Amino acid sequence: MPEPTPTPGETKARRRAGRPMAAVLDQDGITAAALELISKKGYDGLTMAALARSLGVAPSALYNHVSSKDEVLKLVEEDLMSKVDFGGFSTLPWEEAVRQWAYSYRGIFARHTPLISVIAVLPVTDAPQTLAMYEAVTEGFLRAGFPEQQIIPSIVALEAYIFGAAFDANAPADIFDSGRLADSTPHFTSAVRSLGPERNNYPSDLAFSMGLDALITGLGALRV
Amino acid sequence: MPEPTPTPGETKARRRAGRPMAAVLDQDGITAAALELISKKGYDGLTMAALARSLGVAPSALYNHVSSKDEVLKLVEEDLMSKVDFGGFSTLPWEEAVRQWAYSYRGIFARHTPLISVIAVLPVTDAPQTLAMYEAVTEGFLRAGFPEQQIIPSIVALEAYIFGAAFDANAPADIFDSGRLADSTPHFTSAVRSLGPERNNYPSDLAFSMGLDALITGLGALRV
DNA sequence: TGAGATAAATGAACGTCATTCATTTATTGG
DNA sequence: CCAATAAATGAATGACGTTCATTTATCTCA
Repeated sequence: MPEPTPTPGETKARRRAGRPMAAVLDQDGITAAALELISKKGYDGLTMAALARSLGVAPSALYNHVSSKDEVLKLVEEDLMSKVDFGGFSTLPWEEAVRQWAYSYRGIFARHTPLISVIAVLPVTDAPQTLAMYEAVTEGFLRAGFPEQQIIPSIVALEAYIFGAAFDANAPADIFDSGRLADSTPHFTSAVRSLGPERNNYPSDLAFSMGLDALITGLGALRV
Repeated sequence: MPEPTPTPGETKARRRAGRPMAAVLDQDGITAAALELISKKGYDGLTMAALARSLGVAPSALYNHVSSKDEVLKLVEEDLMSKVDFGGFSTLPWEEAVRQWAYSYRGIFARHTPLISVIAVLPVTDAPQTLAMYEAVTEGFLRAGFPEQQIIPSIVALEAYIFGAAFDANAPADIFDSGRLADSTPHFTSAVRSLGPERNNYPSDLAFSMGLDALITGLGALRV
């Protein structure tokens, strides 16, 4: 082992001679600032320039601690993962635990949909918070009696649903307004109207609950 | 009605005097060129400049037919929607029809995940292909015996799952490699390994099939 | 007590985008 | 043939992410 194989997401930390300038920045500070910026200005407002400004620093300074904007997004993602509530898997019946986890997961990422395209494809290697969540969820599935080979596919299926539902949660209330094409889509238009007397009845929450119940029932049947 | 309320996605078409220059461009041509560009260079390669070049035209010329790059994406989306196979809803049993539709839908958008964030939030108003799909699916649900109020939420839930699964389908095979953190996630790591002797066993297809079955069973139970 | 060595921060660049706009070009109806 | 119309052009703009040579601050070691 010539080198301790520096992690991709990790930035240098040598031990030799002569110490550097007092560090104003670090990854935690950058992550926190990014989260605050996102909550105030949204993902459009998250630019390297704005991030630097909020830290009182020049944009180029960020690149001493982060290799790209994409790495900032990964840091934010890991932070969010640590906020997902998977505690139920060690205390509640499996069905309840899944429900609690899924609602928490969706709730958090509904406000961070731009991260989903990153997460869904991001290796969990060296993503400790994400791994911790998977470990807890896996344990919960084992305890509930799932055969080992069914667990990962079940989690993947649930996550797919949760991510999709997170997008949904941001849809405008009138997303299903068929407008002047209503006449050519009578059944659909009627079904939309049946949800309530007025338009503006996008059933994001109801749909999430229904689909989640279906998944829990269907996947739960895989237990031995 | 002073003006026929020009559709947002629609670009001018007046009737007065004097006809314009011979049109080299139109929305259909732009859509086709965009699709070809995407298939060749991916979504990173889809720039207004590249699109214009592939049409033998200056970038600014596109803006006579399209109000923004976002509108190009909407045109592409509509085109893709027309390729989703919902034919089973008029010929097959409900379960089979849903399965066929879901596989087709996922297959198409797995190669167009950057569109998902757009679609999931895009009003269907004046999206004829999308509406046609919803109408056919709704009819299928009615024919299968679903109460009207359950139909839209069921479709929304299925779509959420399909979109999430489309992201999944692009995940690298080693996405679940826990690397050097494997020791701290024994159950998860073991569950991953149980999928096959080697790593590289991301169960995207298996997971999709399992979750879809669960949804079909669970939602199917809502029929009267 | 300096003299490197080290890393952090700076500011000025670059290249890539989407988009705008004044202008020119082509077409056609009156 | 003129006036009107819309399409296409090319130059310009303003974000944005990122790079790089340089400067600044700090610590270790001689």
